[in-house]
Amino acid sequence: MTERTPPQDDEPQAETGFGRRRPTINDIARLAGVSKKTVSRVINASPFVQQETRDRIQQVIAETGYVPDPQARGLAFRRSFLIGLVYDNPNPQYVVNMQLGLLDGMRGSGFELVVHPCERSSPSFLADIRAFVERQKLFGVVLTPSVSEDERVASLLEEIGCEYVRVASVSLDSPAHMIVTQDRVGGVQAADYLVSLGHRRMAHISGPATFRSSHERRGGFEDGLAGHGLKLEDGYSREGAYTFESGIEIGGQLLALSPKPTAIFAGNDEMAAGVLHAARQAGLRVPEDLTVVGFDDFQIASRVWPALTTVRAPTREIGRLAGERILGKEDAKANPEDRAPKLVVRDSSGPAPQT
Amino acid sequence: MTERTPPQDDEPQAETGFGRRRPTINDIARLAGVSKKTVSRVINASPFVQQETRDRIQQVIAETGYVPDPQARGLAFRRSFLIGLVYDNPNPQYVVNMQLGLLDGMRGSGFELVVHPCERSSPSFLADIRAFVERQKLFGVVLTPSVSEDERVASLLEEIGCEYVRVASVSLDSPAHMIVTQDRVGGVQAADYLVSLGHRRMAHISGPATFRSSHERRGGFEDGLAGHGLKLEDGYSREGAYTFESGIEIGGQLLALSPKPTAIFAGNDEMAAGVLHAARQAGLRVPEDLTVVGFDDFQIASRVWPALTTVRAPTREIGRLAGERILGKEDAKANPEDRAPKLVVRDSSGPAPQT
DNA sequence: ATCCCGCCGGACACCGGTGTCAACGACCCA
DNA sequence: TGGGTCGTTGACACCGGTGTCCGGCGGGAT
Repeated sequence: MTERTPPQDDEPQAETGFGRRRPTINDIARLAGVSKKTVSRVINASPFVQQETRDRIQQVIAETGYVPDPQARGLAFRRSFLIGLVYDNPNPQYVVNMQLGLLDGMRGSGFELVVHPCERSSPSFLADIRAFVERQKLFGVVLTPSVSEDERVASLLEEIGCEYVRVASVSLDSPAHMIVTQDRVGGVQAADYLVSLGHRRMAHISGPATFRSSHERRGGFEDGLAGHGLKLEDGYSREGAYTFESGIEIGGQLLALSPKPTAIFAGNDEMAAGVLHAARQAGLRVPEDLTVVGFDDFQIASRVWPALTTVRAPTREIGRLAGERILGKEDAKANPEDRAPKLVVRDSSGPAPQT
Repeated sequence: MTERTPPQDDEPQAETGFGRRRPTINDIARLAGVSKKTVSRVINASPFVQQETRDRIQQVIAETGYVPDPQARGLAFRRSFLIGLVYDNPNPQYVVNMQLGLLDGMRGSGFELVVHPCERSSPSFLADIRAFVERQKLFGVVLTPSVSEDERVASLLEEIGCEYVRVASVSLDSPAHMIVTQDRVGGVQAADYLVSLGHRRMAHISGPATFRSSHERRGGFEDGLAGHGLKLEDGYSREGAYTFESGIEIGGQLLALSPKPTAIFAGNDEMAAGVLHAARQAGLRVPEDLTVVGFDDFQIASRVWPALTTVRAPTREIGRLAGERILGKEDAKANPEDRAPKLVVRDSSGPAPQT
């Protein structure tokens, strides 16, 4: 047991009659010489308060450092000041970036973030979410893939009457409920880039069909290729699971094809890292013999060797937008460019080998 | 806008007079023919209720699916049913594993987890934490490194009267407040293993001095070496920053030494991954020319090539313990073995090269 | 039979806010 | 001058629980 610095009153409060207790709305009312209801009006920015009264109350609030109790307020409002993050994406980097983004968007609002990972395949999946939302009387919920793509969850929240925002790669709902990521654009960028390097025989490993982003990323890639008169040949586009292991496996399959692809675009960095392993097992050099491109630009992309060329998905930005949206303080001057994926060229990509 | 399945009442409630509204304690009292206070006694397991009365109330509760409102309960208790996770560790994998562990430990308790990343160097660091804890009237707080090692935070929570648990690699507080990770043991394991492979000239990259775990992991490694009559020569032990980049940099420095170490033990996987890059830049093969061992066994360890031999830190287990501890439901039969680090041998380690 | 005590249950205030509605003064119009 | 409207404020009930305290009841001691 270590010595502790003694507790110091860093804010020696004026003697206001409530001692060290946190001030309540009653204290403020008494000190300002008004009823608690009027204080409540000031807190809630009701227009029906005289400027003079308002100023007096606000000064007392500032002097005492009063902050209304979210629990009591929530009880009266029949709604808490908590935002739920409901997710089932197993990628830690995604989860953390999303959380950080949400907190960015919620900063200074007085709301707090409650995390709620879930299992979409669980029999109690919907009941769990319902219990979570109803019990906590959540102010709002942010859904990320793949739960965000489940219509049952949206209906449930609609029914309960809980605000919600769905982060997904396509619009599935009224625009007010959607934050749409531009995965398709990222796919196009990958295609354009690979073609510009001279690649013609390319392959793709998509994420699982249960994620919309899998289709969007692949679709964008195909669109991009089509723009150059190219396409993915039969057998050169396969479904993975967004996991490292599936990247190894499917990567190995693709590299066993004849003729081999000169470039593989993976639906995320995890699978791209798997492809690097598969290439090594197949005795291929990256990028001399094989170009590998990932998607997301999570930390792993720069940790593997060679460092991955990848499409950066602005997850944290998206999270910030979701946070602002759910609190209704979305910045009108927000630049949609910020939400666009961006190609990051590193060392796993190079000119198509001469054959 | 997509079609939605219509809302279905999956739990057609008996006509109890409160309609679709969630039942409150008053409904239960009325239905059971008792006062709300008696219902409250049952909820809180007060002994002063006759078995017969208790049974009747519990049956009504079960029939109606009543769950007390945490906000109202919290208001009366002057304490919420929220657990805060306060952290400043930037490693996403650590954060997510810790969260999952905490949720494991909290499952079924009715408590929720509120995440609160923070910046220890911020001037408002302590004020932020105070505001967070006091405003939300948190039931408890879990602190993880390096905030957990800050005595000021512990004092603050003590002063506020908020339950807290500190996760750290050494005991810094009364045992009730500590979950001690066994980082030192892991360091010893690394040393024993490397010595068993025949390594004699080894180097270490520690984490930053601001993390206790840095000292523990290095200390354990030195202890282990000492057990075999070995030690880290001057200049063969250097301080990194627990980051990939610092691993590259310090790894490069160590590999420029003469004579070169035959094995490098890094304080975490991130830095070990950096060492792999440095080795490649120096034209060294791993593990033939150089053995690299990491610590943590996060995902990156198996993604890099060659896959890292590392010491697995049971972060999720630790989180579960912290969750149980703070709710006072710690499992007495918990096996302390579960908390021990464990060496995971992969491909980045091999016999010391013959020189 | 009376008193006392322990067990059990209820009435009431309270936690810290908000909703409803009525009162009040100033002002305007007739 | 009387009556209506508007802007401003407060009294009071209420949100859904818990703490305090007190009363009724049955049983054993006196």
